[in-house]
Amino acid sequence: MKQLARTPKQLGAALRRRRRNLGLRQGDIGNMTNLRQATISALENGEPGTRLRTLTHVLAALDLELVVRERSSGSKEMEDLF
Amino acid sequence: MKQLARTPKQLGAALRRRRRNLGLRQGDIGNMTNLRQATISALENGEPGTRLRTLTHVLAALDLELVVRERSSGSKEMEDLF
DNA sequence: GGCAAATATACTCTATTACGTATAATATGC
DNA sequence: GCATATTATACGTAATAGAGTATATTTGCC
Repeated sequence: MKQLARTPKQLGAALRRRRRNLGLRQGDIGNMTNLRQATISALENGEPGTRLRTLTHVLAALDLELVVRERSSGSKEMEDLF
Repeated sequence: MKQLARTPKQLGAALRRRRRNLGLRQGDIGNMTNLRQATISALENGEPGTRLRTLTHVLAALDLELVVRERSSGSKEMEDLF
């Protein structure tokens, strides 16, 4: 499961998909991270003002990580398909 | 160039590396994104309060993108086993 | 060392997150 | 359709990012 994310909205959508795959509610993530359910909601809905601290805590709770890579899809990225 | 980023610090380090590879200064990124040089500095130094909006603008300026993946996703060493 | 370029830090101000708490709106199951 | 679970939104408050501007500090080169 690899999700491209160039915008807060895409990032939030990826987090929501992952959370649902794990069968968790926003409140569960809130408890795991000491964030409010409302804050998780905002993050998943792509609020661009969300802070990195919030994002990284939620990523950890969901057992996710980020990879930073170039946008240009060269031969290296193509290799990942095979 | 693919860089793992689980924390704001790792994220900032990846951005700094990329910027230097492109031969750009913090001020250049600031001009491209309408952010202050001081803001770029904070982001690269891993300030966890930085906002997603700031991050995504800088990613775009650097022609970078994020990939969200599971942490259990194989490291390079793991991939070698298959 | 000394100079110039680049980066980090400082100050005031405004805007906004995230908080606690609560409730409205929306899905989901029976 | 109804009850319930889940998510979105609201309100007041505290904390803080990022702006503008400016200066200190570090880095790199001679």
